[in-house]
Amino acid sequence: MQFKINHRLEGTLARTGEIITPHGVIKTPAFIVGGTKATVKALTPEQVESVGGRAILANTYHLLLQPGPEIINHAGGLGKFMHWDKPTFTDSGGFQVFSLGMAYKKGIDLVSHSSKGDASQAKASKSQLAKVSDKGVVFKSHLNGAMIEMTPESSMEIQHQIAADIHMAFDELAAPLAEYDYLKQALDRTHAWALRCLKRHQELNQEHKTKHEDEQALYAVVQGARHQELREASAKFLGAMDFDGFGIGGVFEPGEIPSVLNWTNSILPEHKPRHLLGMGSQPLDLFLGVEYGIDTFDCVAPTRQARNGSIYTYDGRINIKNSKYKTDFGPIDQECTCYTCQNYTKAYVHHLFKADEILASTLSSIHNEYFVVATVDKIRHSLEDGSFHDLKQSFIQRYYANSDKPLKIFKQ
RNA sequence: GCAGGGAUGACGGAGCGGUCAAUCGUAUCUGACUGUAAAUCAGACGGCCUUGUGCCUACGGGGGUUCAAAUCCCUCUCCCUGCA
Repeated sequence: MQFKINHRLEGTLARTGEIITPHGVIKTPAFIVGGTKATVKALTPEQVESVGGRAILANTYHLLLQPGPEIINHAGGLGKFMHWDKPTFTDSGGFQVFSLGMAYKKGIDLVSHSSKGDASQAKASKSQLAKVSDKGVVFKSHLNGAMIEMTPESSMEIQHQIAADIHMAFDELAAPLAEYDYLKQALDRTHAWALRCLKRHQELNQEHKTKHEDEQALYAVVQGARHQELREASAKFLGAMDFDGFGIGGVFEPGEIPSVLNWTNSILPEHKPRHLLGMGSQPLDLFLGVEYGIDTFDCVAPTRQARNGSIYTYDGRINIKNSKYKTDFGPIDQECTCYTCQNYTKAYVHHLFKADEILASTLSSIHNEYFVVATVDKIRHSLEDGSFHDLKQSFIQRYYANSDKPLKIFKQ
């Protein structure tokens, strides 16, 4: 994998560039499409492509449980297996340390809104499905309850079997509101794991070389929650090592983006790509991410929300299931050029949802994924022609005009 | 005609003297969703308001027993099942 930078935007950390992988080039900034279980839910690869998707990100934990990495390897790797010949990423399973561990059955409440720093909340819940130690993580499979151990080494081995172009180091994502001491401990562990990942990764790449197979790339994952000193230490530590790029994890809200990315991306080596893990459910995430130096995003929200009837428009998000759309025979968005908006009405998509038809998921996923991918593409073009700030201003203002959710971050 | 069984909120269907404006499911309405345990989850769902251990109207119609009835009795209407 190679990365080259083409343009920079003066006064910001933003840049355009190209990630060159054995399966093609990703022009950055770019939105990477979520394909957790070797499928972008409700979409065929052709549809993903038609929506502008240039790369997908699958998940090591999920593919380990089902169908198992040996099957994917046997198929010729992730891309072959799922009929996707473009670039691929795998996440390491690090997020599941959090979502099946601390956050299990607690969700986002654990990480964002209780400003009191409720440390007791961040303590392990009894029923959680993941337990962390220095060695690695023991997961209780959500499919059949089997105990599964994942270590930095095994995550690498599994990822090499899955054989995506770009891998993530196995990290521990701790709850942002956990006590400082715990966050420090988790960060040290993440760093130690990163070293182990890198070592095992290099060994495995050596084996590929002797078999004349493609080399695979590895990103480290920067953590440190909302603490400047931890973020900076993480960027410094990981930035000094021989990774191909960096994931930035543990960011949960757009409000955190400017500070966290500023701390992190000012330190990370400039010539390596940066991926903001899991952020991108709203335009603000994307604009801020790029402004503060992000090259690629991934986020499951566009497709998940699509399946649940929550759909993007340039004037904000709507719930297509609302009864007011029953007889609305216009497209979801007048200006959108996606397949869904070109050919279907709100009333029809509304009906598909009410009737519980699977096409509802497909049409709305096409639209939502197109929306975010196209938004990042527009941002990229705006960096090239210098119109970034104007685009950000007009896009954000319009999108949130009717929202009761304040844009504190943007207006600050 | 005789003998049984039944009629409950938009629908299905619990409840069978007080804790019942009535379990539950569906439908309906609304909200949430950010490295996917998610085609999931949550709330509302008789009316009114001064939102309260508040007031009305309600479990086919009418009448009764009781301090108290969706729940017991009588009667009417309609439905189902046997036997003539």
